[in-house]
Amino acid sequence: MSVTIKDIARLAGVSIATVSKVVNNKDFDISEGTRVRVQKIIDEENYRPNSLARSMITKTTKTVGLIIPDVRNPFFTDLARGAEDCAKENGYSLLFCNSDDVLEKEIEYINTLVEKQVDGIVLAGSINRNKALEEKYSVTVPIVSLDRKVYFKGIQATVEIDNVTGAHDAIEYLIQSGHKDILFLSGQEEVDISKDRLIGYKKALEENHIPFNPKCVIFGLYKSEFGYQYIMENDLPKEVTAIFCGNDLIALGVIKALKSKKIKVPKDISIMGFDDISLASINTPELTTVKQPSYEFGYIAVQRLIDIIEGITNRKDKFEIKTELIIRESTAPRRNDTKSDDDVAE
Amino acid sequence: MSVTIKDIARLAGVSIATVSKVVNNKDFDISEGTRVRVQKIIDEENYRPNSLARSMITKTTKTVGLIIPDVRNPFFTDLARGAEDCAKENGYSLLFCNSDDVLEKEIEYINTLVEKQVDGIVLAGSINRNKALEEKYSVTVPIVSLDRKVYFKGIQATVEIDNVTGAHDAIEYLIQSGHKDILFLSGQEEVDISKDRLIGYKKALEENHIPFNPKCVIFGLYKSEFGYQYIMENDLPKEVTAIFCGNDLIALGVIKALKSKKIKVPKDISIMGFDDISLASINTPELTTVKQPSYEFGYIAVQRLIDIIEGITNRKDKFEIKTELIIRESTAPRRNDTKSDDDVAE
DNA sequence: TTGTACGCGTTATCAG
DNA sequence: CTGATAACGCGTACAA
Repeated sequence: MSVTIKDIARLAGVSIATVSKVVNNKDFDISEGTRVRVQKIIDEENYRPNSLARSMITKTTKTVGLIIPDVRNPFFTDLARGAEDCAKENGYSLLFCNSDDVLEKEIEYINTLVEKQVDGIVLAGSINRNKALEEKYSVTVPIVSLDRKVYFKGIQATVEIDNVTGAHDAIEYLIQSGHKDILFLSGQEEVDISKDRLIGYKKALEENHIPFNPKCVIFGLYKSEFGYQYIMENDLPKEVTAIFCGNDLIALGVIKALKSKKIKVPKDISIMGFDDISLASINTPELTTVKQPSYEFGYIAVQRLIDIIEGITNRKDKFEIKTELIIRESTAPRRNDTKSDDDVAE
Repeated sequence: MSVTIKDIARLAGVSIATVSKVVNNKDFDISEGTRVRVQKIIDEENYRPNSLARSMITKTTKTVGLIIPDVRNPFFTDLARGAEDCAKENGYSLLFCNSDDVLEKEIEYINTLVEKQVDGIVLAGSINRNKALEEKYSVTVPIVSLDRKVYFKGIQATVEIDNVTGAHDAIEYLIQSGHKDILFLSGQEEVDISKDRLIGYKKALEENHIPFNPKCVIFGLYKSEFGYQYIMENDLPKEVTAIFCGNDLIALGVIKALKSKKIKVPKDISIMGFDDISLASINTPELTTVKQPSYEFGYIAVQRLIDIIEGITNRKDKFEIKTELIIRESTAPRRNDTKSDDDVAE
């Protein structure tokens, strides 16, 4: 239906080769006169080259795939935006996929993306991996994986956030504020980020000669409901004066529950999050947290991918992004006395 | 590089036509024996058809474009997820574009999408339209526009949220709760949704014989910063007992500012939002709001688009989605006395 | 400076 | 039941 290069050639009275050249700015070959004439017809006819046909020749689609568990997770929404921005700036388009953290969906998407001839894939892998299964898939396009190891065969690179240091810095800060008994309300135990953050947690304790108490680590889900329910259903040990939450959503749930239990934040207990989602600063009290530069994360991942696609390989294979401690209102120095009831005013 | 239909044909000792048939399940033509043999080779070689080549023939890419202002706006993140889910369920892929509410970017994206031969586009148009400019573009693929009129030439349909009724219901509820002086903190005046919500606001007032006071309508931005700053920088008229906010983000900002001014919500003043973003229920107090089914919005828009693409046109051209009043904690009946200071306990 | 002709990987038609 | 072959729209050596 739509107008093709052939139509333009006919209308301009030239060959398709000539049209092709002016379309692609290979017009060092073409006389000014015909160039202008052809261009005019192109504009008049509102001609747009069919990129499918072009891709068949050039073997590149200028399209990359993005697979994430769920955009609705605030961490991934920023990441997705960063990824899209970088893609656009480099002239690429982004195919958008949500895996819901299930490996089968992820593989399904990878297949589709490969069939659609994407030039590469940015993959925030789903939680449960299956090494044996994955290794059977040799993906023919470059993959940049985020935060999680994946086992597909093929060219790969990884971009990671330094969760160990992030958690370490958070705990170190709490310790410096006088806290010793710090509850760690984590997400799923199996996830790499949970493991790394636990390592950072232990490390900071150890450096400060505070014994590690396994009972102070609780695994749950990276959702506000988990934080809320845990607090509602459990009595906190007397000695706990701070809670380090696996992410901001958990922290927000915790704060909500504490409010309903009339426990003051940060007066009675300090709360830290992880992520720095946009609501961390809207909440009352504003959340002290470890900022993950999720926008940059997505941006850099796509940049790495495009570098690989375009053959710029002079970068290391593993790229690490630093977190940043954001101190706001939900944390405070530990009070010298034990929690008391003598001070209920706001 | 990768294995093609030709390779499979050679390996299986059949023609490419035969391979094509078993790939596409047109195998009513093929003997069971060869079908199995060919399938075996396909599996062994991990063959994936090149969908570019296929699309050139079939004139369909099974890909649609989604253009939204910004995924980071919670309303659009849910919408995007709904869109993707519907696309996937129908065997389509989604090309993901953020226009930042600027028309030029939007047009750029449309051009790219058309070049990539998408089968259709779901477009949440940017704020400032330019009828003359748009009408010069005849988009050759179907467009389903969301919430906002667009003027591109071509096959079109619209999916809208009934903002008039949504706002009306909200104000009606406040009035029934005894409020009469209701401040409306809206977003940008030029936007269709702002206009529609204002209509609903006026309508509810009128129905209840409450005179409309133009000073009670303030236009700003659909961001929490607007709500926060407005409250911080302005003294509310004594008589105002409720604020209807243009969206939840504004409402969250308002509540934050009120807290810092020691004004209690909902005791001293009732606050309503619009959208029902996930944080509305995490916030303290939980936000009373008008739920926009944004996930469904995206889902239905893509469904409509695919219906058009696949020639199922037996649906009306304009599709309207209803909102839902969600009553939580940030609103309360108006107290009979004027605001007093005799009651500062929690 | 411009045009011819081939090929990219597939589907669809039609002959065998 | 199976296989040649044209066609899809374009880019590019190579010929003119």
